[in-house]
Amino acid sequence: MADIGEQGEGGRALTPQRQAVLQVVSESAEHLTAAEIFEAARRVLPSISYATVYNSLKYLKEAGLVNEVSFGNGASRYDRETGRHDHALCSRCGRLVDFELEETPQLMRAAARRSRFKPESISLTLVGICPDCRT
Amino acid sequence: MADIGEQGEGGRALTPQRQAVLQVVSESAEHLTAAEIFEAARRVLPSISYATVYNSLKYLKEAGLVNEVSFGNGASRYDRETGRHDHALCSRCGRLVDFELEETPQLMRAAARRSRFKPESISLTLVGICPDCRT
DNA sequence: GCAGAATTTAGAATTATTCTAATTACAGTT
DNA sequence: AACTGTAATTAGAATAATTCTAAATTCTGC
Repeated sequence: MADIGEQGEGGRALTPQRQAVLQVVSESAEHLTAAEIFEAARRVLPSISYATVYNSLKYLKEAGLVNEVSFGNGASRYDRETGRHDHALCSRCGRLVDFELEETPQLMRAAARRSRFKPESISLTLVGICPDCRT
Repeated sequence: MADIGEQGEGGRALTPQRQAVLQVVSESAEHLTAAEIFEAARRVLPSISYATVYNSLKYLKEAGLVNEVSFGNGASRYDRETGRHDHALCSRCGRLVDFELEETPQLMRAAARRSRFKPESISLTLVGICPDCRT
């Protein structure tokens, strides 16, 4: 996994299309949708297709270079922040903010104990009103 | 909110259609999709339409009688369990299990402090391997 | 019984995502 | 430097989930 840069066993790793998608996600501080990424990527590489954006995102996600975030409504969003982190979602304006909670390792262990699952990851989203919306 | 049973100000509250949807969700221990609810509800009320299932679910959700759960993939699922609780999702078979974590109130406060959001709710999902899939 | 409001219905429309089949681009040979 | 097999890309169709629309229906309150 993650032999980005080397061309591994047969696969072409970081193709121009995948590079374009990665560049778009990496250069944005926002959490972009696939549609937004497609729009931006075609400015870099006009021939790129929608399917390739999805394929590239999937590839980059597996390589650990981008992160997918989604909550019930609408489309998935993609994020350059690949380390473990938590999200806060504003119920008024929809803004999505990253933050870090130190207690997540213990939390994951507690959740695994209660649910009897072998833990792999944990996701935590706070829904509330963001500082801006409180005026 | 929640003037179920009384017909409040103009609205018709618990119509037969809404009752059928509520019944379907209440009688299942599973987390059903809208499609599954539609199938089951039309056995009770053959004339019910897809749109009404969605409208009813929205209504019942606002009234606090059912709960919506969703994670990236596929369709939202609806749950009779309306109290706050957490979820564990099996990454192998897709099974979704409810569980309860006592530390969530403190967790919500900690997340609010870190993110500077006014907290409304918090959702926590453990992804891992369920007991059955570990064979 | 009638007016007005809310609800339901059926199907069209929209949105997000995946699939398909044909084409193109490599990488590793010779 | 042509050849072969694999992987990736493209365009557009297909699918899935959900929302919207317009007309018909059902209530509630007078």
